[in-house]
Amino acid sequence: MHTIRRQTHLAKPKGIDPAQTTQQKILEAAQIEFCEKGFDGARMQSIAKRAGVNKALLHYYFRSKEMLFEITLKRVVELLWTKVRTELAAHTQGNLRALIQAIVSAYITTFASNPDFPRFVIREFSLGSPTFLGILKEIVSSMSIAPQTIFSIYAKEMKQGTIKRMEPAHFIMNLMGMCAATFLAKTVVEEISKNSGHGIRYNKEFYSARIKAITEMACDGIFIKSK
Amino acid sequence: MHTIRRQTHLAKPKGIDPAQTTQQKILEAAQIEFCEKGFDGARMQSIAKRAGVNKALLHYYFRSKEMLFEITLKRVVELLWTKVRTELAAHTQGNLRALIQAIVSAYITTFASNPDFPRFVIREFSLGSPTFLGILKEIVSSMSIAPQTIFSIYAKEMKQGTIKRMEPAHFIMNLMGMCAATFLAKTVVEEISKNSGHGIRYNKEFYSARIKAITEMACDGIFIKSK
DNA sequence: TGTATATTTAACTATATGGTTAAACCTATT
DNA sequence: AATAGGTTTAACCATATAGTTAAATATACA
Repeated sequence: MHTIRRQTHLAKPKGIDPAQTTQQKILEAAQIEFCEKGFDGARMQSIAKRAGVNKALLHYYFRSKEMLFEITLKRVVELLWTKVRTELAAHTQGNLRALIQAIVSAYITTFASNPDFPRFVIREFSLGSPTFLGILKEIVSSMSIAPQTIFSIYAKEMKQGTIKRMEPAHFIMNLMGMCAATFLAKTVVEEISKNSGHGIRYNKEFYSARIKAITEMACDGIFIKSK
Repeated sequence: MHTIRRQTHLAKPKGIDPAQTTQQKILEAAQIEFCEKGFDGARMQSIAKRAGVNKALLHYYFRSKEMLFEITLKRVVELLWTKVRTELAAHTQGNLRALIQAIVSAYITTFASNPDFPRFVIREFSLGSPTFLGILKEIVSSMSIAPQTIFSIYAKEMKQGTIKRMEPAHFIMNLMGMCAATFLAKTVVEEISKNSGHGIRYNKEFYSARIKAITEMACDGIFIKSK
């Protein structure tokens, strides 16, 4: 495996910062392209065009399509993870209900503000590509704040008898699934909305409603509790 | 749009059924290839090889890659839909809880017995390709048994005050999401299982547990009800 | 200013891929 | 056996695509 060629004694091509370095331009273009079309559908030429640079530069900086993809994926996942962590950090104390809402809120708002990411990440997640698994492993091991937080609070409450016995794995899967479904369904829902006038719009109100609906279902389900 | 060339006065190439007709062999091969690699990743040559036929035959029978894909997608979705419908048919009466379990069970078992389908369908679902939307529209309009059943029972119970006010759209999204997550996470979960010995295996027991966990969360959430 | 190093470009290569074609091959009917 | 029509094949084509290269250009430093 070769390493990527980088500037050594030159930080920037010009004395003054030209808004963006070539590498950054390429990475941003690659991100858009890969998010939109996936690895197989993405074209190096198209990425170069988006970045406004010569195609050879992609290879100069990132050697191959695979490597460019790997770096892009890493960037996206880490960006997402950082955002989620930040949002979670504010909610590590308090009860399980508050924590669940914090997780859901973090997940939804983060994905909502990066509309290209969900499909990209979910696709890689479902494919389980080695690259993705590697990144995931790093994240899980290095900054395992969120999982630990969740599991410990969850275990505590389960011991106290406040909540039902449910495998944490199922709990996480359910929670993640409900969040992910929001974005997986987006295209279809918007298409249906366009034709039949039932009118779901992916706006702030909808995302709030989504957070509420997910939190409620996770905590209480749909049936009214008989007091 | 051209129509696909078909046998007219010859039903089968040979008098005796040679196990499978060429078209069928191609379709099955295409299904495997498209499920595994998606549209962009799939190769006509590879499909031909899998089917054990000459590449030109794919074009002879299905004209283009796009058309072969369209037909494959249609087949898969319709097969899934038929299965789900069949499983649902047995549970159209009874209360909402039973219905929910039936839906979840149908979804999980159907996907579980066709391990290649979930990723394929979910990918198309999330992409919202015109082909997929077309198929979906057909299904929804022509055989709208399930949605109607769900919505009517749901509305009835909501009116009776048995269940909370929740937009049916959110309810469906949550339910579908929890089911889909099962298969989206598969590769990752199995990979993690391999390394850490926590040991989730995608077998019958797991799927049963999944159905139970999803149904319970949908109906009652995780908190114990105070009677 | 001159030199070394980094950056960028246009032109090129090798290959893979979707698609075509004309001829050969069956199979049923006459 | 001859004919006709669907079926199958090998060889072929045009194009797109990832990747390369050698030359040109900019930049920092001496």
